[in-house]
Order: sequence, then C-alpha cells, then structure tokens
Amino acid sequence: MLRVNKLTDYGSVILSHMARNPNQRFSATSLAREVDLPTTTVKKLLKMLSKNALVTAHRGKNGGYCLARPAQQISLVDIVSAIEGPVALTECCVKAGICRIEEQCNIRDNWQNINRIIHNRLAQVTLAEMVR
Amino acid sequence: MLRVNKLTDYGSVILSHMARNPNQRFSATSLAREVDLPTTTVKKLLKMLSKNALVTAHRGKNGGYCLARPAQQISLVDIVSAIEGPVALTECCVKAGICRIEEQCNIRDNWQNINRIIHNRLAQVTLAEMVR
DNA sequence: TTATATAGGACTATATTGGTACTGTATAAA
DNA sequence: TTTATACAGTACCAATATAGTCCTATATAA
Repeated sequence: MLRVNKLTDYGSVILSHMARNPNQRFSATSLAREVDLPTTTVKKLLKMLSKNALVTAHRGKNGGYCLARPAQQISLVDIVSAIEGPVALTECCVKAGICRIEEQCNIRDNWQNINRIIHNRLAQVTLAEMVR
Repeated sequence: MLRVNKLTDYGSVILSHMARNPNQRFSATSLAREVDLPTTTVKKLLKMLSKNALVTAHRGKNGGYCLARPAQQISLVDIVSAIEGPVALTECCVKAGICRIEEQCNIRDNWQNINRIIHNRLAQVTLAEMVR
C-alpha cells in the first residue's frame, strides 16, 4: 500500500487551511481546534514545517504561525519532504551504496526514473491549487 | 520518505530476473541464489506473487515458478499491489469512511487525483521495459 | 512582570515490516 | 508405490518506524 504518512496527510490539511487565510496568524491550539486534530500532534507538525521553512513562527503573546511564502510556491513535494524526508521509492534513490544488492541489481535505473517522475508530479501540485 | 517496501523492491528484482529467461522454470532456492537474497524471503515473495497470479507455481520434483503472463503484460502497479496492497497515498484513497477527519477535509479530491496519476504512471511501466 | 506561544527534547505505545520456522500437500521419477 | 523435491499455508518473532505525549526552556507582547 504505497502511501504517505498520516502526519504528511495532516500536514497538507493544516497548510491548506492556512492557505485559505493567508494573512492570518494561527496559534497551534486554535489551528488544532479548527482542523479537528490533537493539539500535541499539530504542535509537532508545525515545528517540523517551521524547521523546514514552510511556515514562519512568531513567539510570545499573539504569536503563532503563518505560511512562509505564497501558497503557489509551496508544492506537495515540499510538504512530503518536510515531514517524511525526501521522496525515494527505493533505497537506491536515496543514495548510492546503501542497498545491499546494488551490485547485482539491473533495474536500478528504472526505479530511479519512476522516482523522478513521481517527484516531478508532486512538485507540480501547489497549495494554491489544492485550495482553489 | 515516500517509498515502496523493501519486499516490493525485491519482488521487482525477482520478476525482472525471471523475465530475462521467460521459458525457464525457477525454484525458489535457485532463484534466491541467483538474485542473492535470503531463501526464506524469496519463498515468501513468490507465494505472494503466485497468490496474485503474477507467477504460476508448479509443485513436486522439477517444479518451480514462471511468469504467469508475458512480461509486457506485467506492470509495476501489479507488483506493488501484489506485495503491499493497493496504491493509496492517503486513507481516503483506500475507501470512504475510514479517515476520521473526512468530514472537515476539503482537499480529499486533490489527494485522490494525485493518487490516480501516480497509479497510472506505475501502470505504464512494464516488466518488459524494465528488462529491455 | 506575567501570560502566552513556540523550540527542543526525550519518551512511550502501537503498528508495520522483514525475516523465520513448521506442518501439510502435490508431483515427478526411481 | 515409495521417496525426494518443491510449493502452500500459517503462525511467529525481532527490529524498526510511526503516532502521539510530556516536560523544560526561551522568546515576546502587553
């Protein structure tokens, strides 16, 4: 069952919610209430997104998060990568020399090709489109 | 890190090895030796592939496995589905009513769309092409 | 100064994955 | 008919990954 993490899924929900109100600043707590997810989970996600520069954080009273750049400049690859690391269908897509059968493998190129295709596809879908 | 199972990866290696010698019958043991993977794992995989009608099994002495149909009629979706179940990037792609935020979710269509695209893409790549 | 809100961790429970082991059944060949 | 071979089915275990929680520290607006 080829799938993205639950957290990635949640992340896309959170970000698209934010994209609908681009000028608003959201606290983790209020955001959690609005998208109906556990506060702790939302907090964790926002930290990850902040660390990967998809949202900018503001501390202190009246603080909160907002999108780090316009919604049309945030793609699904950005979200997936931020939360679960790079898109790499197989081990050999991450880095050479990890997979133990790399030597005998004669279909490596194929997987890397497909990986590239899927990657590009995900890069073409932006938050702006998802919200539209 | 969006990726397929290690087992799926191995499965594709095994099948492509078989595709190179279409008329040969491979025992699990010899196949394991040839692709350099643990016998038990290869056995497990072949059972899965057999149950999903990607290979046909022959019992008894001189038995073994061979591709159930021509290599150009076996695609990567077939392999992925056989080993790790249907391609379903998010819960809502599997079946309606599973995801707990389905009600409030307003990006469901988007994910289902992307899922379809990736699915089709994987369906376009056949074993025959991988071996070529 | 204080209340609020994020930062950074460590941590736990659960689920999934990769791999193993064992028992049963079919079949070709001696 | 016997026997060795090879797949079928299933239960199991260990390791890893995931989802979710909690606690302490730090920044900031009022």
